Amino acid sequence: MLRRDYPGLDCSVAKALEVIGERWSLLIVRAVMHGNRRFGEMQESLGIARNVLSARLQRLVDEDILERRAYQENPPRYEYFLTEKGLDLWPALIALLNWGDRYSPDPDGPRRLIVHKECGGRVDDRGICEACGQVLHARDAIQVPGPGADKTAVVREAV
Amino acid sequence: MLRRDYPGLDCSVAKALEVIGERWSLLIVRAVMHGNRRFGEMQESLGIARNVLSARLQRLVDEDILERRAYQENPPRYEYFLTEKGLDLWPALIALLNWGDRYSPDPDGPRRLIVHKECGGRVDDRGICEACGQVLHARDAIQVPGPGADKTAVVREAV
DNA sequence: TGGCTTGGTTGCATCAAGCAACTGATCTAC
DNA sequence: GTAGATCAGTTGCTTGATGCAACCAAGCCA
Repeated sequence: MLRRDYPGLDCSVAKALEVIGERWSLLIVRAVMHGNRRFGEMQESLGIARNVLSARLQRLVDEDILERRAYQENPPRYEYFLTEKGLDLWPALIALLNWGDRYSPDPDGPRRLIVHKECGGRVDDRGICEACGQVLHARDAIQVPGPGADKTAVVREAV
Repeated sequence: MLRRDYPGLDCSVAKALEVIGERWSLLIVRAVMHGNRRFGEMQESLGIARNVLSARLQRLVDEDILERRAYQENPPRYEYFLTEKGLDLWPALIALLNWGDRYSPDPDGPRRLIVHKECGGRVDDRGICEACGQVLHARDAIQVPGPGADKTAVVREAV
C-alpha cells in the first residue's frame, strides 16, 4: 500500500481501513487472537518480512489495538495482547472468515471451525451461534479442527 | 501492496483478503453498494487514480464480485453491479463501518446512519436491526444522513 | 469544426514490501 | 570461557504497486 490513508473520504469504512487496511494488519490481529503473542511466533506463522512485522506491530500499538507487555527484562522481551479495541475487530474478522469459507471453500471442508465455547455450536458470519442463537464476542468462541484439517491441528482461541 | 496473496497461509481470512484486501477494493465495493455504478462516478467519489480503479474493477469482475453490464453501445459504456458474492460482503463492511464509527467518531455524531429499510431502526455491528432484532442483509438497509451530516447528504442505499 | 463527455490506457516517479544480513543482549553446551 | 542458539528487532538493497498527469478513442452537442 503506497499510502495508508484515504484523503477526502469521510466514511467510517475508510477510517477503519486507514487503521487496519494495510497489508498484513488484519492477519496480525488474527494471529494474536489465535494465541501468537511473540514476534518470532507471528513471523513464523504468517511468513511476513521481519521489518514489515516490526512496523505493523508498532502501528497497531500506537493505534491502541495491541498492547505490548514485557515478559522479561535483560534482555527486554515483549508479548503483544489485544486491547478492547482490538477484540472488537472480531465481528469483522468473523464476517471475512465466513465469506472466504463460503466462496473459496477447501475441498474437504473447512480446516478450522469457529464454535461457541459454551455450547459447541458453529458461529455464523454475524458472530451468532447457530445452535443457541446467542450473539457472541471474541472471548466466547474457540477454533477447533474442521473436516479438512490435517493431524497437526490444535485447538486454539477463535479466529 | 507488493503482492496481493499470502502464500502459505491456509486461513479463510487470508483467502478473503487475497480477493478484497488490496488497497481500494473494499471501498469500491462500498461505492457500488452506495449506488456509484459508473467509472467516472467511482473515480470522483473515491478520488482513486484512474489506472488503479481500472485494474481493481477488472479484478473484482474476474472474481465475480462485480458484474459489468453495457448500458449503451457506440461507444460501449458499462455499469458495474454487485453479484450475490459481492452483496455477501455487506456484513464485513457493516462490521468495519461500526468499528470505525466507535473508535474514530465524528465530533457531531456520525455523518451517515445505516438503518433498517422497513422499521427505521439502526443497524448494529452484526447487521442486526436494533429496533426489531431482525438479522439484515444488504438490501434490507439504507443509508440516511446522521447528526453530523452536512446539508448535501442524500438518502442512498446502505453502506 | 471544435469542444465536451465517458471510459479508459500509457509513461514516469515515488514509496512500500520482500529478502537477507547484521546487531545486541542473554542463555546453554561443551 | 568460548561457541552457538535464541529472541526481537534494524539496516540496506531490490522490486513492483501506486499516484499523477497526459493521452486516446468514439460518439454527442452546437
